[in-house]
Amino acid sequence: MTLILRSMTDARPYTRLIDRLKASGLRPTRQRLALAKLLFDAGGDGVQAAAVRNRHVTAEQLHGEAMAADVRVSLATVYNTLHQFTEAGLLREVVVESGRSYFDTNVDDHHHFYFEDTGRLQDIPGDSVRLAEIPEAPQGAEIERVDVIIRLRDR
Amino acid sequence: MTLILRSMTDARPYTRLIDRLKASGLRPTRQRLALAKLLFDAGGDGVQAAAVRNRHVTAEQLHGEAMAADVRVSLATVYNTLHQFTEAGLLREVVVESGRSYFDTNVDDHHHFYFEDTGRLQDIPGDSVRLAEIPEAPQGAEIERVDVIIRLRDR
DNA sequence: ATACTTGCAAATCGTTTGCAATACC
DNA sequence: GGTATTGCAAACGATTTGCAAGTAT
Repeated sequence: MTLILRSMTDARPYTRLIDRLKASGLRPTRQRLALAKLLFDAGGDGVQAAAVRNRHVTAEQLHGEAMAADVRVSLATVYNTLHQFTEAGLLREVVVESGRSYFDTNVDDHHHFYFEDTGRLQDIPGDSVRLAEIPEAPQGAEIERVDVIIRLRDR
Repeated sequence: MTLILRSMTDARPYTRLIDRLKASGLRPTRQRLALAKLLFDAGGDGVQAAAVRNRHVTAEQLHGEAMAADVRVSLATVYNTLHQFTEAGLLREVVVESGRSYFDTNVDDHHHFYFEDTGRLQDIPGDSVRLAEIPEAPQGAEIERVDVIIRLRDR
């Protein structure tokens, strides 16, 4: 399991998040900050396992976490915020199941395991999936992204 | 463009479909037969381009086609039928967009182009996508299927 | 002060379900 | 005849929207 170290000795713990939002052209409102903290700072203690940092959340889940953390946010705002973050490149939307959207805090090039039995999503580590060959994009189109989803079931 | 030839000189044009449904343990009802015809026999003149035979339909679309062909089927039945066909291995469900399901008449191993601008789905011919490396399935799980979706946007 | 954000409740979309009527074997 | 299948309309879950009230710069 890979560990990722981050220096979190900043005296003002929100400064980083505020700057990040501002850099994306989003006003650092109370709600956006709280959601950003839940998404990007989970654990919050400076040393975090990749499994914790790479989150795959649905709007409902994140809303639930906010409630649990006593952050008042409406579900509509959670939806709006997730989409704004996605547009800003802070999140990546992953579609594996019709009727539910997952948002991935890992925006690097990578692919996913999907556990059909539980509905859980998991990053495939590093570049252990590699395409040997990618076809030409059809006339007039260009490739925006390649999604690989490995669907799993319990053995 | 590959052409696929089929002998369609059968005097009873529905015999093949009826047998196919029976073989799947599905009663060949009027509705199922009509939908099977629309799905698997589009064109119906014996020589069909692959592009016509490999269909990607939503329930709404298929329902619309049925209406246009003066086949009385309720939308609920279209949904049920699509799922039954999928369970029987006659169709394959493809998820590219949260909130809309596509059903693919091509059940062979293959992958997809997805035109984000139009919402259209297209088979990637043959095996021009190939994975160089597939990771181990995590403990206790086995790989059921690998989906590759190449997302395209207009250039 | 002004433009951007939020929350609420209602609206929407695709899909599923309960159940009485109907069709297949 | 008995069971599987259908249609309808209502129910559903996730997501979006309109708009008045609140908040950041």
